[in-house]
Amino acid sequence: MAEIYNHHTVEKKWQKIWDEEKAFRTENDYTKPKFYALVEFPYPSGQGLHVGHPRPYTALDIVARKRRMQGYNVLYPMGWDAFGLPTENYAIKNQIHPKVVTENNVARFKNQLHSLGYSFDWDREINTTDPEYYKWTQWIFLKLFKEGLAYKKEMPINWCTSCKVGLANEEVVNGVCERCGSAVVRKVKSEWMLKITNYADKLLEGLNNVDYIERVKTSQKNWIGRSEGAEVDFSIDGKEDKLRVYTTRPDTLFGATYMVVSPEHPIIDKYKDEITNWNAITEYREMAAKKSDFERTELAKDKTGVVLEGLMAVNPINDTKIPIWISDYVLMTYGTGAIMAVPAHDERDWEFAKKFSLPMIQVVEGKDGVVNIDEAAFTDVATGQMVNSGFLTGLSVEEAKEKVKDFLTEKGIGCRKINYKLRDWVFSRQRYWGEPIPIVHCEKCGYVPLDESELPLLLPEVDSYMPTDNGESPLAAMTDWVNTTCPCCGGSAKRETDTMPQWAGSSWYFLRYTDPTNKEALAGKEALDYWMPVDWYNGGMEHTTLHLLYSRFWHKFLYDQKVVPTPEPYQKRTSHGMILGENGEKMSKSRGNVVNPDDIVRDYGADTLRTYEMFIGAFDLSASWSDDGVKGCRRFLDRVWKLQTILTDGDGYSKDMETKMHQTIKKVSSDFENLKFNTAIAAMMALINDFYKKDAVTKGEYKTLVTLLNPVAPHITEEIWSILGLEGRVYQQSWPVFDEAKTVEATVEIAVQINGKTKTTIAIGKEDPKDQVLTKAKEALGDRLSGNVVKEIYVPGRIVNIVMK
RNA sequence: GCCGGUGUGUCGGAAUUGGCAGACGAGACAGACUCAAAAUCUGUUAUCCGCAAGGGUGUGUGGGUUCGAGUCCCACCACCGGCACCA
Repeated sequence: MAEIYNHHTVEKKWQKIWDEEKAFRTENDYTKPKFYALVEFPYPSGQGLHVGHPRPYTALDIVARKRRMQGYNVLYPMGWDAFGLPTENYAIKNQIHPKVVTENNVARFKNQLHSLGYSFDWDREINTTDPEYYKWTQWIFLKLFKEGLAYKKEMPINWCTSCKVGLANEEVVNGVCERCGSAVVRKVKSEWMLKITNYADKLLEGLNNVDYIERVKTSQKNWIGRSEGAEVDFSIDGKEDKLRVYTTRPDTLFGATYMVVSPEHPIIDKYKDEITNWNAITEYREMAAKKSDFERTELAKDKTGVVLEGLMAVNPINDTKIPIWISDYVLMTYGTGAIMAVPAHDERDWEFAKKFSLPMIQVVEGKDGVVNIDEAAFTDVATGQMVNSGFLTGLSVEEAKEKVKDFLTEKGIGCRKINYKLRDWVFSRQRYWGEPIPIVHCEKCGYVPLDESELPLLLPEVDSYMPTDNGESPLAAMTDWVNTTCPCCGGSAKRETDTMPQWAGSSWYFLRYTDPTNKEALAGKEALDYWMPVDWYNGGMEHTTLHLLYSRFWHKFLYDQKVVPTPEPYQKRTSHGMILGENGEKMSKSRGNVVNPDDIVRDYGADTLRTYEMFIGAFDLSASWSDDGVKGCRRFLDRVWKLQTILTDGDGYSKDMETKMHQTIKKVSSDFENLKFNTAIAAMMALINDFYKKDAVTKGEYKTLVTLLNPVAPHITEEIWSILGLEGRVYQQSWPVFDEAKTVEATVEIAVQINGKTKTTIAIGKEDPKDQVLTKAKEALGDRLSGNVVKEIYVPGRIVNIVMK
């Protein structure tokens, strides 16, 4: 044994051996039980690996290694989500082709991941920018197009003034571009859209059949935002036109005292001549157009609005005339772009009515009848009772909702309606570094898809990938590429010059891993049947609405197309917490608190980094980095190494350690499965502390410890294994088993309490009957036991509690 | 404003899900080894009173349920994250 554990030589040595042995290559042996573990593939940024990356990767590496030892055929792959704006921006800034930037970044990332000893099957590595890969991204788009799920639409989009690209609403964070942080303005452009809304119900229902952590399910549900309500037509006094509104509270129809329409609502222009305060309207509309959706809908701001003078609406339920206002808190993109306002029972309407002194009519009261709508809107649906509401009066809110919906339908003035918050997916980007959209625009034939045989449609080599100021993609300047012939009529036509968003490649990558070199299909049927669904997918909370929903949508579409065998892509989804800087803040260059994993690997070793990141705290919570904590983990590994100095013969467990060994195997096994790595490692630390206390460890005990620790610290454990002269490799061993009966201590110490306060402890045998334990407990309490004993409680193996008056 | 999460020693965090609060790690202090330092080993380490035995107090705050509450219920406070005034 070497006196001191040298992580440099040992880690390099084993990484080389694993490569040569193809130790973690996944076999397509379809007779074995399978386990497909997936982590989100990284975007290979110029900064290299961040200490946040190894946290989820190590976690599932541990699970994957354990499952292999339990006899599963494990698929644990890795690849690169390499299209995207930062690469393109870097390329523009430094005058290097994005392809070259990507190659360099990937090489660096791969080196870094390799140095951490992950058991990825590198033979299955994929890259979304590889034409052999994006061929199938384009193929899926063509399928979506042919099924009518991809369409072009002129619409106001979020326009990033700096990136010069359209952004999906989902990509706008706090009113600025999610990627570059510049201001986002509204601009009308013709965009490719994907009809994810067609799958809203399926995406919602599918959540019932998967094992996602609760907060992920909740955010998916909230994002889809299904609500059951009604559409109601309000007529415009003296006109043919109706103003249609959507409401989830049709029961409050008698309380509607005014209407509000979005500043973009078509009704405004249509009745321009009737509106007597047109100047004020125009002014307000111009002001609203300047604001982003986020600013318009930010709650903290004051309500603003202008009444449409000269027009009145009529409440269809009681023929009352009510005014129509415009206000920017009503959006064209949700519902019908118009609402009925019930200030007595809606908080936003209440605020608006207070500000503009509009009337309120209370139509719901509390069970006890005491409600003051002068102070706040009354919105309690559960206990509310209808009042002042004609034929609805006296009903509960729920009853009234149903009754009024039937009434509206019967009279032809409205209908039941289910609405979703979810909006269609804006799929165009005016960028170079993305998958070309395989569509040709022909004057005669319209938008024509390329034939499948023409895929992949290669991204052309360009001299300049600079964005254009007019909002066109850099591809538009490539006239040789743009000008083509129509696949339909053979006439001259132009290629689509927008590219796909980064989400495209990551929406189906887990399918490609099952069969990454297939030339005939995105993956072979046999491979998909065997490997899908992903058994366990771990990723960041930041991807729980966008990436997770998009990829589920594509998968459900492919399922309907009979391309994939399962309705859901992921059986289980877990999430990890962020790793923060030593000061508790998010790591960033500007804060100067970034830790580079390379430095930790160099100074302490990959095993130490892996152990530390698993020991740092609860996996699903964020945790602050601590250099001292890293040292502590290295110290632990050194102590595991130095057990060699107190090694004794004996393949089994020594008598006094038997219970502890079985307990530790049990704890580590279940903790690994429940992502409780911190307590698993703590249990192993406690175990070796015991070895040192008695200054001895048997070969059998050491063997078990090394096997349990191997998934966390694979290098040092392989080295110890080979020094001990044991056969094979640790990674080839069976996972240690425990005997439940042997995890129970022969004697346990239990607490003795008086009135719930612990006074002393006693040692009892595990089989001791209650009477005997109680007698012993009372003896131990001695003269503290005075007064009347009211009750005696014994929780086996835990406590005795004597209740006294 | 709404939604979600989190509040436990000096610090990171445990607590078998209602049963001995503070496992494990870090730091600090003391000791051993050393000419010395580092490393390593061995102790001590929530807090107050007490020489001690022992006793009191303690899981963001205030109430409650219970023989017993970090854990359950009600009301609040602080911090972090998300957001689309969603009708």
